[in-house]
Amino acid sequence: MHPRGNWAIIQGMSRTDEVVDGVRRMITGGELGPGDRLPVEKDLADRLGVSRGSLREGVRALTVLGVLDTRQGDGTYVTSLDPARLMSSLQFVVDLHGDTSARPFHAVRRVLETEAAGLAAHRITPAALEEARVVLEQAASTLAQDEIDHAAFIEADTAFHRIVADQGGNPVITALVEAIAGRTARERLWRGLHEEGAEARTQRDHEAVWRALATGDAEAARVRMAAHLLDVEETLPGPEATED
Amino acid sequence: MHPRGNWAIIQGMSRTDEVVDGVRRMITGGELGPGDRLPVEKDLADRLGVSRGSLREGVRALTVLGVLDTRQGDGTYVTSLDPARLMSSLQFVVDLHGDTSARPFHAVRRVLETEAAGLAAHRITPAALEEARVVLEQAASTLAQDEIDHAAFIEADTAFHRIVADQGGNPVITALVEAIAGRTARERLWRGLHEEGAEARTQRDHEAVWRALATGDAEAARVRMAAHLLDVEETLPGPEATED
DNA sequence: GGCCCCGGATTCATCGGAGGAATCGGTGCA
DNA sequence: TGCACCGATTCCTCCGATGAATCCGGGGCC
Repeated sequence: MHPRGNWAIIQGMSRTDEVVDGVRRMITGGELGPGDRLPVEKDLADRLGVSRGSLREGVRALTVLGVLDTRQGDGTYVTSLDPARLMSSLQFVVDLHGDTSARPFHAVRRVLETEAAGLAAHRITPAALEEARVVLEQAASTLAQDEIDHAAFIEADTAFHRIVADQGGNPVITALVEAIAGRTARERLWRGLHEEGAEARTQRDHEAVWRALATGDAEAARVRMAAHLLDVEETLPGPEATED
Repeated sequence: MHPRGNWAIIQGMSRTDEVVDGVRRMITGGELGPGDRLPVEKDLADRLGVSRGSLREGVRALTVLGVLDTRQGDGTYVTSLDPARLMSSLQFVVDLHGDTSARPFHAVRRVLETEAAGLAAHRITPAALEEARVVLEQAASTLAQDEIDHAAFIEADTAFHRIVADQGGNPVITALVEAIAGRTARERLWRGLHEEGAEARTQRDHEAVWRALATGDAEAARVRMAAHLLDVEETLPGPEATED
């Protein structure tokens, strides 16, 4: 069989694209699984019929996507392929968007976190519930100061939402929320919140969500989380009509 | 200023990572916008303090992510940065997952499409409504055959869901649904649906969603879409407990 | 004047080779 | 047994050269 002989299916495919597609096939075909090691650059390049340079471009692209992991002096490995790992690249592209397109992203965040809150009400662990309580206490003490430590409050805000999303038990939701409401996006969000008492209202909302989780009331948890994130959403710039 | 002098912040960053980060800064910093052209490889490599090879690896990675677009003989450009474009890379990683992890992905799809259906009820255009009707008619005629053309039905199924998701008006939802419930994932889905009458039930569900959209009843549209996708979800393999 | 063909300049695509850096594993010594 | 050393392996980075695609302007033709 000629090196690249059986893949004239799609013309206009660059060598790098062939590398990406080749590795994808090796994974979906079962030849490679999570944690497995790839052949050395030279061998894989020969097998795919490309030069080492082109091979490296493809492998590097898959590394950025979170599919592969290269270690100098060791080798190239397939990652765990966890949703969290794969979605991490999403964070990068989300952060590229300016404040103008924040609204549709936040609408997705609201829908996903609302679902996660409902799921979490039935399955949150006592440890996580306690952890969330501690976080809310710390946030409360932050607000009690004369001069509010905004950075600390954002930190607590992030921690609370992360616990809820995580306890929803759906790793895809967790990863997507992390990507959409990650560090950059969240900082941008709070920078736009100059309303008086935004922190206090957030705190009350969070406590309401927590009580719903503590009592295992899924419907209440959904409603509280949705209301909280709708409040936030209304402070965003841009067209209003994303909600009924 | 030394080429790479001011970025010793994070050690252990490869040359390629510096390229990716450098281009990201150029975009977020406003130096580059959608459609803008990047400096030629040689110049950009000099500016970022890396060789042409390393630069190409970084640029290639950003191309795969949908951020850049290179054209031989022309130049390298920043893409539109549309959510649809940026999320296309997500489809690739979603397709890497086997049937086992289909359930959490489908749960996300259900939540997002349900939201989209609710939004679409208020803002769907007459043209889109008509287009959806035609699609459903075609699907119905497919089912009327003695030997069902499964490929054609899947095609109609895809088209219907795409119209609804698109008419929700949130490009992020549209892009995410496209990535999660794209071609590969959908084929895998229907391959597992061997129940008798699955197509007929799907058709009835779709028609119910359509009626809700036609009457502008957002709540009905949400309920119908959620019920439809929950039906599908129950046929998936894996742990059950993703719903209350 | 308007149109078409064509050749040079520009730019990305691909290749091959070389040396450096990090890791791993075996060897010899205390 | 425990440890330091060293060679082999592997990825990382750079450099130079050639090919391919595109763009652009000149020149000829109608």
